[in-house]
Amino acid sequence: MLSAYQQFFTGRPTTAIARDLLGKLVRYQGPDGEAAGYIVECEAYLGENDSASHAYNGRRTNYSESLYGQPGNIYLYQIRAHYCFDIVVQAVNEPQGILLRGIEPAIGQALMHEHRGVTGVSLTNGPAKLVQALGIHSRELDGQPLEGNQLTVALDQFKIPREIIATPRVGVNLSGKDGKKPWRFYVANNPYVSGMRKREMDLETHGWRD
DNA sequence: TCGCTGATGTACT
DNA sequence: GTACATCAGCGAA
Repeated sequence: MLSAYQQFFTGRPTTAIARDLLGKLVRYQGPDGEAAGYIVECEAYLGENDSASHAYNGRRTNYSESLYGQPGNIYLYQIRAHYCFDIVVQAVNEPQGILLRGIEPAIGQALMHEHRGVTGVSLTNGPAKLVQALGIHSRELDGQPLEGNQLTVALDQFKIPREIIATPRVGVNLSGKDGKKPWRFYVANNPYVSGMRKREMDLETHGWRD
């Protein structure tokens, strides 16, 4: 039986869940304090039929095993020298996920600064950057549920995006079958979206509805 | 076992 | 624009 929390992450298309996640608060209670930020950018990965997914064609290894778990679980994986953070969606054995690519710092900015050693938007405007900013340095939380965890998404703490933009995903092979599918979603004009141009940033509202 | 490849980020030119 | 840090998985051998 799924909890109400888990039901948020299943029962509708992954792209719809991804859009709905924009504006939600991600929180991490680390050993040296709490860091949190609002989701401003994410990408949907649609499982076995998605040529950019880690589970394409039913590929299933120890490495990507968490993707096959319960909706609302954490999928934390390593790519080159960095870690990325996915949220597992859809039913068990339905390996779909949503990659968090950008958050807007809300709590513990000083701590994030400490973790990253930089200031400004590059604190959290990329998938590996936000993981590092939160203070996560291992796959320890991989496969665990978000609900009640030290790393969680607070569905009841959120901002509302004024406008949501859909584009092709970043860093995936464009010539692949699904390389050009518009499955990346972000909050229009938010400075913490990766690759956001300076002139398009709205420094007053950050793209949130008031 | 070897060599290649990334859902990346930084530091350069 | 280009180089590179650095590591699990995978296919070839």
